[in-house]
Amino acid sequence: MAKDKADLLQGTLDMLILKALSLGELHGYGIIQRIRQLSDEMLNVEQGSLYPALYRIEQKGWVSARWDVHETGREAKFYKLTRLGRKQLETQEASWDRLVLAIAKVRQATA
Amino acid sequence: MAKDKADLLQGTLDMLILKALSLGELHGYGIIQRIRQLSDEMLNVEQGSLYPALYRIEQKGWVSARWDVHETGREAKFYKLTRLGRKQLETQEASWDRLVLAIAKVRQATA
DNA sequence: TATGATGCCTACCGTTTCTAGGTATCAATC
DNA sequence: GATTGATACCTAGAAACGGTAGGCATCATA
Repeated sequence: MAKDKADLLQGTLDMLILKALSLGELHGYGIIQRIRQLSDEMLNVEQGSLYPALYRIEQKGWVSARWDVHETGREAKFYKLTRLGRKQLETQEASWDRLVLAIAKVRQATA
Repeated sequence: MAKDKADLLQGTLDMLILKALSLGELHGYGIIQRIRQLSDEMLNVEQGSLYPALYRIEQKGWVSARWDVHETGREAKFYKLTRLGRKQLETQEASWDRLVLAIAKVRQATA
């Protein structure tokens, strides 16, 4: 990974994918681009991380997939957030907020 | 883990340990207590996570360890942040801030 | 005496992300 | 026409890390 791009922490990728899909149906490659763009190029999801993650997430019923042709005429696999996925996104966002808060508390402490 | 305690994300434990030690020398068991206390009981580090982490961190030169007897008369292994460790803490805090910011950006997006 | 807190440790498991490869199509460039 | 880079999918394997579950010892308290 380029040195100006941050590595993700384990557990954050699912949330990012679900969030990207909450903005609208999208194919895999597009998810990577959307996350990169929304984060001002700070987050770069590798393909080798994304596709297995999408598989996992689909197995859990958080997204549904279908092959389709998009406007450019190319085929791609489009993913859509399910109702369960939307719920899961909320849960993961709440956990994330909780963790960020807890860590902030620890960091507030002064010697 | 109790259900009201959050699991850590991988990569955050080192930072928490270093932060705990930045407040003063401490033994392993005490690090767990300090992190729990500072986080208002939100973070609970398991012993099975801590001791291997301390070993890793010591190998990297971020902390130094020595056996000593503390005021209660019990022996314990005391860890102290090294200069390198203090530097590392800053680096990890910066990475953390960066990640939190990047994820916040993604989450700001509205459909 | 028995239990719970303190204090250390290890072995193994599960999860997740990354690296590194592979394949194919298409546009642009040489 | 050939090559390159972007788009688009995928897999295998490695590495890292935190958790679970166990073990052991000491000490205070019930």
